Amino acid sequence: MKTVGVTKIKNIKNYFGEKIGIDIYYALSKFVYTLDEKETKLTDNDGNPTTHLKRIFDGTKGLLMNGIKPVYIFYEQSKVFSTCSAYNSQIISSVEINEIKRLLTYLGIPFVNSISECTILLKTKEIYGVATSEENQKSFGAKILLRDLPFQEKTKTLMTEVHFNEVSSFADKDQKIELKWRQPDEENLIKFLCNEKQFNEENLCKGIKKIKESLIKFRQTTLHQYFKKGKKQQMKK
DNA sequence: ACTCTGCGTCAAGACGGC
DNA sequence: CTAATTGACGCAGAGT
DNA sequence: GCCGTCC
Repeated sequence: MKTVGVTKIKNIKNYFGEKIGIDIYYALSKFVYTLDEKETKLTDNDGNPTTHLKRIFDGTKGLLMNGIKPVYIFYEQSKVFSTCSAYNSQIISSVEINEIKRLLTYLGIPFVNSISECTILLKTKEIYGVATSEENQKSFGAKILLRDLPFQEKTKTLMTEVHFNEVSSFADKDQKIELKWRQPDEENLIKFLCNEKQFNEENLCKGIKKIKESLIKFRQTTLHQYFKKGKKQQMKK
């Protein structure tokens, strides 16, 4: 599909503290299936897939460490999604979806359950933009589409945004949705991921620790205000 | 001067340990 | 009756 | 840096 919006590439540092929406199917199609296709499926002791949990956990951690606050957008995986040809062969079971929601709850990451809620978030400027497919941009009401998200904690400097003039959906009423990012619930995470899904506890705790450190950074930055630094110190090659 | 942005091109999991 | 889509990266031109 | 593991 041809891009009809205006593309801009920005440094990830510019997004520090920014709140963004992420289409859950977009995220899943990006990390989970590419991995599963390689026959390296991750499963628990009963053979149930766990790739989605590991990927969402790692991806969310990566975003937080890069200073970005995600809110995941859930919705019926219907026509909207299936028009996107690259992903339409993938159906995600409701079991997996519910597991992801449970994971996000324990992680303290907010999510919404419909496209219209996403539209409200955008309209009220609660979130800056949305990471989703271009086909979904209009119905989400997103003028800014985000690409190249730093899902990994490593070596990523640029992020792309695509600006559109046109959106087709609206929230009529002046609703407002408040988003909260909480501390991860370590106990439940361990119970869920380690006891039920056989994650390695040591690795999990390391991850949780990094998430907590990221949240502290947010708080400090909020207190002191954030100014862009014109200085760059990552030019070590 | 340096940084930011736009565009064309190419490759395709991420991470950690040895 | 055709791969398609997305992100990484490098480079050149614009902006400050 | 390559190569096996992640669950």
